[in-house]
Amino acid sequence: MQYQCDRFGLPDAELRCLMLFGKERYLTAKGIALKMNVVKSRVSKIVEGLLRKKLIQRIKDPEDSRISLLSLTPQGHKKLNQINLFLEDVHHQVLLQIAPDQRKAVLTNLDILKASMEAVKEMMI
Amino acid sequence: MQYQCDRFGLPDAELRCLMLFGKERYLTAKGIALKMNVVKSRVSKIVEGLLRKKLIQRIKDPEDSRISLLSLTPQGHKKLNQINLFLEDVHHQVLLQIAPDQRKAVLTNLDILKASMEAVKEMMI
DNA sequence: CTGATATAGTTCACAGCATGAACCAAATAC
DNA sequence: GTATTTGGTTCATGCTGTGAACTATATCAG
Repeated sequence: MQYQCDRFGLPDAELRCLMLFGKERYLTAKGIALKMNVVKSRVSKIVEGLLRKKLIQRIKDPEDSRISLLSLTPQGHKKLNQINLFLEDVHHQVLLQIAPDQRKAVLTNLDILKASMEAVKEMMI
Repeated sequence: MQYQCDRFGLPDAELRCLMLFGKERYLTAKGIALKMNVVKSRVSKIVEGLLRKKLIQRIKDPEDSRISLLSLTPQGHKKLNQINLFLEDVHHQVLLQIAPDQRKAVLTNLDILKASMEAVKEMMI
């Protein structure tokens, strides 16, 4: 994570926020808060940083002027692309470290573990 | 993690630091910094908190008076015990979620993944 | 239509995590 | 017996995160 942040010159939270725009064209502060699992005041800060760096832009929702719609700028798109390429590369390299006949097993077992941990988490709340 | 901290009334870093005393009776600030992978000034802070809460105590090393030896107080022992019991319980519950014949596979595949990730990490530095 | 309530965001104070530089004191080296 | 290394502390700085107070717009009920 530290490595990644240095590499792309972004604080961790801003980087993670930027990645959310891979899935959706427009995001609202509230939506980001939900996806990142943080409170809205935190989102304000993160968005402020991203705006300052001109990686995202904001427009008013024409239907509801309380809402600001956030979207990537061209520079934001470029940066996001670099990040995704890098991540794919790392994942790929990790898979390469695993013996070919084991790869599938590792992945499915990881899913099993994840599901189990999530089940326990639900139980604990 | 958040849950665990609330549960034991300790900040994350202090909790992790406390757990280091499971392995060794005496620790120095430097040793803690190494094990926790943080700089020594950070350790000062963490230790300060733990001392304030009377979970650890400090004595001078009789051989080298630059060094302070940190060790658990009785209360520290108690707290650490509670934490370990809780962790064991969680681990156990996660394993219970996994079909019995899969448990071993999940664990070994997790080790494989870990090793692969560490190999890639080495390569990246 | 109007006042109450809900929703989207911002600002601020606070706390925790982590680093790096400056510093002190004891120990070791030459 | 000064110079350097080593163990620790303190301080300034920056990032992550929360919660409360506040503004402004939207919606609902009478």
